[in-house]
Amino acid sequence: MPDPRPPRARAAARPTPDASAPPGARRATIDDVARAAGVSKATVSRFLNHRETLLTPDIATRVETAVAALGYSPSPMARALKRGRSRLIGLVVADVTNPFSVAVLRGAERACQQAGYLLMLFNLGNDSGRERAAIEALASYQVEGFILNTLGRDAGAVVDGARQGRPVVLVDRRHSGLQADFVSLDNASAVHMAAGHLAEQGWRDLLYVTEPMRGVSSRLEREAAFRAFAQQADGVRGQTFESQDGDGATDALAEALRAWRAQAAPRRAAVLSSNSVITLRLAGAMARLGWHWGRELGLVGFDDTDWAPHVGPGITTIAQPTDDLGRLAANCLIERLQGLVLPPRQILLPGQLVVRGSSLGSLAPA
Amino acid sequence: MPDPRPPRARAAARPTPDASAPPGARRATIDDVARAAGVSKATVSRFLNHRETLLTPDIATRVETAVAALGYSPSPMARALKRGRSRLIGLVVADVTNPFSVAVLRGAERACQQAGYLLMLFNLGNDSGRERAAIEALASYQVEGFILNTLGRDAGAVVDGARQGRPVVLVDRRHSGLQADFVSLDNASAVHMAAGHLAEQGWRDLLYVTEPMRGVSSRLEREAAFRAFAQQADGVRGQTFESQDGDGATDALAEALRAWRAQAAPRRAAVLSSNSVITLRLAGAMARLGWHWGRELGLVGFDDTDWAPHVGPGITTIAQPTDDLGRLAANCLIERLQGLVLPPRQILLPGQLVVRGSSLGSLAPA
DNA sequence: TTGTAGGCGTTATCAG
DNA sequence: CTGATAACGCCTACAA
Repeated sequence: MPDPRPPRARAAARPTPDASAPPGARRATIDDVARAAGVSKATVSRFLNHRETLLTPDIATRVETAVAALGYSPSPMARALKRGRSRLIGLVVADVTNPFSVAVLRGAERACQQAGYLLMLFNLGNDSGRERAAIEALASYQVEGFILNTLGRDAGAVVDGARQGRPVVLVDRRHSGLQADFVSLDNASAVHMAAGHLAEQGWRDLLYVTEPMRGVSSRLEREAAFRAFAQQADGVRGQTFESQDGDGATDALAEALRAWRAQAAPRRAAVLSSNSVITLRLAGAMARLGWHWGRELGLVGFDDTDWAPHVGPGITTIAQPTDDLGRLAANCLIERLQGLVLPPRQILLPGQLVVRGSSLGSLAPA
Repeated sequence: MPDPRPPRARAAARPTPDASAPPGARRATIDDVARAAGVSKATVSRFLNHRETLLTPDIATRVETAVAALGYSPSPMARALKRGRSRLIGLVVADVTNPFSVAVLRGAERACQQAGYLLMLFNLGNDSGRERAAIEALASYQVEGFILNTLGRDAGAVVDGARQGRPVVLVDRRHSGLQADFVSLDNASAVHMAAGHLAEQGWRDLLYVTEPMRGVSSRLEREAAFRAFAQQADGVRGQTFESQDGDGATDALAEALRAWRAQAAPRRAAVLSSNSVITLRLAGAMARLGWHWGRELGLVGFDDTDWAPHVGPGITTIAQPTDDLGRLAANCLIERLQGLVLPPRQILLPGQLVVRGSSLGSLAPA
């Protein structure tokens, strides 16, 4: 059978759907394609979705041509409506302002894009009251799953109820009552690493400074690990300070530091900061006191921000593998979406100690 | 600014849809509500959308009850399919890693949420080749409009073609050939303010350090304003250095600084940094040279990041009203969506000079 | 004031 | 292998 080349102009020739179309130009629909190809909608649909179904070569080419000529691409909305799946993933973030969240977001976003998913973003702005609203809003858009970096105290019920059978993966903050994959830094090891480093460098009195715990799992875990370390370590004393948010925060913190160092003297005192927000606050307090990192006080801080090398003598940090966290979270979710059924996984990634001046004992003449 | 809030669809009665529903539980549809209330779908729809239409009190209550009882809320997907509008706004960002982008994102996100819109995020990761893909992906989800912080050189065609009649607002980066609202810092004034401040403080030789321009409007504008300033100012010399991205970036920059200062001597030399990314790179270069801000070199940098106070003697910055930029961009867009028809607006917001140690002449013993 | 019916763009089922 | 046809959940003429 000779190939009856259709008399139509070559299709693939025109990659640009229509850059000069009048603004109102309607997107091509499957109907248009069907008409153009002289076949039925069903055929076009099959051509698009079930490539394995063998179509008559002739028909296949005709459809292909028409699709190309019209610059057709199927409407995800209509698809979602029909299939109940949307190629959308909902990402709820506690606070886009937090560099950690952003870094995770970045990793997740890339992984999603690669897998053909788009991200719908909902930022809580640290107002955990909006958590339920966020999930519902996202759910109503038929997101296929959630990546959550936002669990407050009793958010489990919220999630459990609202997710309506959609897979969830938790990042950084877990919830014991919730069946879900969980991706996070290995907080216990990280704290041990950080505190161990401080002790090794000769700092004897350690203060762990954290944001108010408020039942946030990562905060609790880090703090607990810190206490555990202090108890087990020889000749090291440890204590925790919760730095309340708000206006007087820096002053209160400065006062706490002064007191802590006074009671420690003549032993050398250092601080372990729970995240970059606190590290910044600590920097403010130090300035107020006229103290210098590595001299009057040692410091290791969670989160290896890009400015860490440039503050004081350089801040020693625990770098979180943020990109991987985001990527793994997204991939976990996508696997579930593809039907993987397994008991909830826990993925704990190691942190990395980046040593800089702020924790170096040699600099410190008590 | 008029309150763009849409009429609420949800009846407030029952905040908890059903936290204990079996995971597979189907979302209630308008049909379920109609059945439960013993009315037709049309009536329910009217109750939801056209509150002004008078319904018989009896019927209204029945519908309301049913809605509440079932925890019903309409499916935005179905709505979008029917109405062609989706309550979605597409946000394309050049680089989520850039704090400026994030800050804008934050402002925009809040404004959108308040107006009942959700944000679909697409991050280019500085790969401007994906711009077209981004816009098309977003468009296929029927986003009602775009907020773009990403225009490369000839992106105008892309946008113009792909947006298909959907309103666009540009943030920070404009494109002359494109009819669209534009929200940005007033770059010219900001540069004048910054450079003026340096001159005033006795710095005589000014180096403007910028990322490669690559046709990005904001970069071009700032650089042009800087040159204009240098020409017009008495006894001030100015020059521009484009810092290429990549591995050797910091070294190359350090070398440039050294050369610049050498040719300037004994006049006092200062640097104007085009954004926080460059400022960080400058900090790296300074460290390599063993120089100190405010002593060997003066500095004013664009973007008032939260770490600026803590680097060296504190970095003098031009603070951009990022939150407002994001908010205004979103509101601009939303106004258009509500039918406002006007020629493209330009909203230029003033920056604010935040003086810290890095630019203070008094510290500098040449 | 309310109900009926048709369609938005797809996919899936069932005949042919 | 292909083509009608019926949903998916919602909105809106039009009719009652």
